[in-house]
Amino acid sequence: MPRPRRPLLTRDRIVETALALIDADGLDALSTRRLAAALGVQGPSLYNHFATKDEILDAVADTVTGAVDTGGFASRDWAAALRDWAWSYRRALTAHPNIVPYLAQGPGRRPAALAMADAVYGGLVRAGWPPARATHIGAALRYFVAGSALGSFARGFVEDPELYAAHYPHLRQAHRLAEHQQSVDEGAFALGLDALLHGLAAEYTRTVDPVESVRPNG
Amino acid sequence: MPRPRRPLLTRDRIVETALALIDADGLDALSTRRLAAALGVQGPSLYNHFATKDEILDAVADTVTGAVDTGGFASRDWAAALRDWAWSYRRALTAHPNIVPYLAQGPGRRPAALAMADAVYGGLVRAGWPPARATHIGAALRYFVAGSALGSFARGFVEDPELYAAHYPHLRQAHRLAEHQQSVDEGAFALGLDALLHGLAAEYTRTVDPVESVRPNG
DNA sequence: TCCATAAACTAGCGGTGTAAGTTTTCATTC
DNA sequence: GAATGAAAACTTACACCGCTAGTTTATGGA
Repeated sequence: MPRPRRPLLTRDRIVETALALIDADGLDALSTRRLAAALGVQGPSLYNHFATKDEILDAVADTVTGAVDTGGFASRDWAAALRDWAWSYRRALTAHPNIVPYLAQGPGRRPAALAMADAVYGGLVRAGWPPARATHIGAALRYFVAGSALGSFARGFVEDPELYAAHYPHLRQAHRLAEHQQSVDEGAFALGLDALLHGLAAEYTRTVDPVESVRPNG
Repeated sequence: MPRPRRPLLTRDRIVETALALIDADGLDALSTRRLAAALGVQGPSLYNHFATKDEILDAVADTVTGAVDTGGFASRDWAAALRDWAWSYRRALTAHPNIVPYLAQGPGRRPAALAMADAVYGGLVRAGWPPARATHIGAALRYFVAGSALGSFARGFVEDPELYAAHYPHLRQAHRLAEHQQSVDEGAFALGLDALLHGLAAEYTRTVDPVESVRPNG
């Protein structure tokens, strides 16, 4: 097949299909040939639109990051904004857990990831946090969210009662964790996030603004 | 070469060499042929000692997890034990960051990982936390530690001032983060862990033991 | 109208995990 | 002590991988 009258591929279509394949079969199962086949095309044709496979993954990762809402930092106090952001971030990642290990390497040069970092850091500094502290807080929350989306805690335990019974006395019920995967993972996230924010609020009153416990935006 | 008089390979030697290669060149760079070459052997010989490559990675991952100290749960109050464990866990993972994405999938059937989960969960329940809460706390801390070790926050930002100057006003200094990688990442971890523990301690007094703020072990 | 570019193709390189079958040595059992 | 089966190396081979190079043809702009 020579050059077609209307292009078969666009960057958007490639990214969209790649994300669908990653969601369905995992990051390792995405090969350029499989992706191309899903697009009705031969493998190397992708290289007319992206220089490397990593560039495709970057675009996929940034699409996922683009769904994160940082609007709270413009309208709410820093603690509420952090909470909204963390939940939105978590929702965006858990919607596509298989791409998380790639995405968690850092923002790199991806626009949506950089815009997110910019909004979070800017919001915290504007609220009065010292720059170094703002960096730490953004990092700590990214650690927590990325870790929570990286892999289900609950599904990390095998559904095999005998495995636990013999040698791990406290884990006798662990084989049942998978049944309640969502509530375990979300409950752990909710608990951890609340604890984190509670601790940060205490730090804020101690070091930033001893008078108001939470300062309105700005 | 037929069967040698003394075996060239042992499981331990394979795991040790695999970990060294992963540390040096990354998880993706570990192939069975490269690993075998480093051991002075042909690729398929590894399959006399491990059924699959994943089995090798499991063994490597469990070696890393084995370095985590959960001794605090036997001797200290739950909050101090959690803190010790989290730092030890982080040290173990950051010593071999390239294996973290694999390891963070969950304990699976790996003995050291299961023993760790058992110790943490058991310690929390013994301290009075309701079982569901103990699960959440263990998960939340694993999220945080794994996220922090998954990839350096600081090194996630490219060292290219021009990238930030144009579009990300608050990230003007981000290109300098890599210089201070360790202090940024450790500072973020310390801040986040303290905040988490602070929040958990508040929850403990509120729901578990309104009298003593921290109960001695048992 | 001409022509550089774009977008598909085919062929192929060196690498991957691992299955299959071979050879020789070791350890055990009669 | 001989026989035997398992163990541990090997070679060969398969299907797949990311990607490069070169080819073909349609498109869009000068």
